[in-house]
Amino acid sequence: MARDQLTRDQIVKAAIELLDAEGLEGLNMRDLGRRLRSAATAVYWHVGSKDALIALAADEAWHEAELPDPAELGWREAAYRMAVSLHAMFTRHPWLVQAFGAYPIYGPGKARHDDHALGVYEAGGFVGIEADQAAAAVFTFVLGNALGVAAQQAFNRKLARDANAEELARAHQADAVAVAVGFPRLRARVESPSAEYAAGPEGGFEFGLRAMLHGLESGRH
Amino acid sequence: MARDQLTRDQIVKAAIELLDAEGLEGLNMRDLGRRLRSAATAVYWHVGSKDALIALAADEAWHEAELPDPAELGWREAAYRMAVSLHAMFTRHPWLVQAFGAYPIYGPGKARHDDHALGVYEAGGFVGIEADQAAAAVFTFVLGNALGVAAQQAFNRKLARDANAEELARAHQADAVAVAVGFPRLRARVESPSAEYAAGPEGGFEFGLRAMLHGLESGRH
DNA sequence: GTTCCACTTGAACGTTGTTCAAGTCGGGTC
DNA sequence: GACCCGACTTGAACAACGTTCAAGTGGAAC
Repeated sequence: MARDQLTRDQIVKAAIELLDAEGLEGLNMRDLGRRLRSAATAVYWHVGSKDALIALAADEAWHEAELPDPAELGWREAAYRMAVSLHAMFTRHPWLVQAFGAYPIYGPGKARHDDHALGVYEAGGFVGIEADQAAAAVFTFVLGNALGVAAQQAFNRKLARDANAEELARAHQADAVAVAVGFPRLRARVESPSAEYAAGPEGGFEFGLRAMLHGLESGRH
Repeated sequence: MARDQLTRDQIVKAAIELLDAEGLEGLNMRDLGRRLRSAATAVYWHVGSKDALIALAADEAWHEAELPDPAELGWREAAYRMAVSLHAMFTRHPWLVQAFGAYPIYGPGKARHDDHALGVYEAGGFVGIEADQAAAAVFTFVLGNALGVAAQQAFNRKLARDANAEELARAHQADAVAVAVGFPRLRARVESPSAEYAAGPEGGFEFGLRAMLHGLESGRH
């Protein structure tokens, strides 16, 4: 064994750190090699391709999601906490959501999560495919919300990288307002932004999640 | 005016056709130029950058979404049809969903849609920020579902491009089963796939959408 | 007919993912 | 201890990509 040996786990860990810091399009094999103190091409002996590496990193991140016990908390509280925990994980790793739309990501990490989710909804009285659909509905909502978060973070990074960031941001903001003015309801919100909007889009996640869980509960057979 | 003149609209239209056919990562400026019967670099006089072009194409696509009238149909049916129409649009243009996670996409097309959505939910009795949150919740669910569709289509395209596609697909399938076997509930579904699962993930969209709308209706103040 | 400028072109640059022949080096065998 | 094999690394190189730029081209205005 040579002194400076690479491991697949080391590579995946370094990739996750780089992805968190630089975003999905910020990851490249040369920087990854630099961080690992080896040639960029050495990675290819262990991993196959960049896409495969991203799939590995994504599935690894899935293990961060918590799996609350429905027997202890009740199915609805367990489902709620699962969704919140998943949402937090996506927010920590926004590249994962973007990758989700480009590569099929399915491995032990996601399987572990899916299996537990099915257990939660079956504990809630959802039978057969209804458990699948209920779990998928909540997961889908969390994913959609996370995609919005990812977009925002990607935009912020793009601004940070650019030199004259502030000017760009201001121009973009001005554009948004100019567009909104053409539509009555959007204009009302732009012109007199009441205090209740200050919470930002964060509040919308709780709202939608509770509505979804409530709708599932009363639609159950 | 020279005979072979480019227009921004022509460029955007050609870009959408290419994106629909080849996917987000299948679009490149040289192919776009070829389709427009001009040099690839001619596009840059009209558009600025590839990212800006994608943003233009995305906003253009938004106009395909239908805006049903809540006064005529009732708010809930209008909301339902809006969501279904939006979902169909995302399915026709899966690249849009992927782009949504990478660039901030906001223009007249999306503004028109958002404004109408607010109108629908206000007609349903949602006041102030609740209308925003209700609209955002349904939109988020549709977006998340569309992301799954986009992933599937991207994967299919990747398989189609590769030479030994069938073998790859089979290997991937085998991997998925091998992973699932390690988890009790997933294993049950893999081992005895009852007929009710045949509908595929399509059925899940209706199910989740109805649950969300129901939950919103009963949570309204 | 001359000038002008909106628009196009082809060559070129830097960055990216990936391949490949050539190397290095530790551990097992005689 | 000499040898060698195979796991692992390296640097050079390739093709494809987005983008820039100096050099054009050709219709419209005077």
